[in-house]
Amino acid sequence: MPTPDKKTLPSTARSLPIALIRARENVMAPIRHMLAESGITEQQWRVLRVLSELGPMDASSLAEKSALLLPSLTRIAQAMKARGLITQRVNPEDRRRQTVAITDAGQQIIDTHTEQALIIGQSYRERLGDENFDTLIALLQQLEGK
Amino acid sequence: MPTPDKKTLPSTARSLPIALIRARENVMAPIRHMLAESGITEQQWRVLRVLSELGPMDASSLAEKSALLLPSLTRIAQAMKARGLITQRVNPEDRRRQTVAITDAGQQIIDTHTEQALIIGQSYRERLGDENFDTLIALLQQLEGK
DNA sequence: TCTATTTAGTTAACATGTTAACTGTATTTC
DNA sequence: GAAATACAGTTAACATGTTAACTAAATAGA
Repeated sequence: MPTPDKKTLPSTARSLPIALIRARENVMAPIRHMLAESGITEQQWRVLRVLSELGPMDASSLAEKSALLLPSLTRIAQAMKARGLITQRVNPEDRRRQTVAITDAGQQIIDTHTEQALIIGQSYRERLGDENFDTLIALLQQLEGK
Repeated sequence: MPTPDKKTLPSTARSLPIALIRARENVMAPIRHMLAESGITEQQWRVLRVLSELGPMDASSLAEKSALLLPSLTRIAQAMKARGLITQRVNPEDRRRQTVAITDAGQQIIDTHTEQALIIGQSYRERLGDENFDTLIALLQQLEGK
């Protein structure tokens, strides 16, 4: 005889965390596959995209815009600097800060993959339809607040 | 003078991958915080939840249901077995397979956190509203197809 | 049945995620 | 203006993510 008063957790199949994980996996897979030929990771791609779009910025801002934690960015930036994809220079106004910028080699990686990245991005938009796609983005952003 | 024919990537601020990452981060944070006191990770929590809900199963099914890659599950299961949260036994029908089951100690971790997990889950549902919440889950699942 | 192939799971190697401790620099406060 | 505090970034330690190579067991085919 069950205990009707005892609350139970919702089925894992309908769990929001798991749905988010699966969606992320599925969206990222073709991007990772595309980038493999250039030997860069999806995280490095995000860093390049942010720097290319918004210009040089300090490491904390870059981490925030790239959706990376600062310790991860530290390692990623070291690797990218070693490969000549970005530069780092100390900010003379505040020597705790460093300014990170994309190099020509880094921009070239962006240029090389822009066309295919657009196609991949479009495929997801088309799968859901324009309206649903925008709804999805809006709902995801609502999860971010506070 | 800009080159109007050249396509450019969409703004990273509106990028689906980044929105998914941020949403996942935000949804997971309170769950991780809750689990920290028991010393288990969100991945271990998912494994326990799946085993508790669906019963013993082989490792591949468990990985799929828990949204983990098999190599990750191998490591996680080793740690959980060492802590006495799960058991593993070879399937005599097919000795390549192993059956994983939750232990009483594992179930106790579920029971300890069920109430608060429900509250956390509800908070996200309330933030979006029932209808939007269900829409979000449905749209995320649409990203998984094929 | 004997080999080739497939399948379940593990191991390895490297990158990132996550939290905490730590370093150096800038700010605040008394 | 010296000590306490806050801030930007790094390092450390451990767990997971990701791909590829590998092992052992099952199955398919000739």
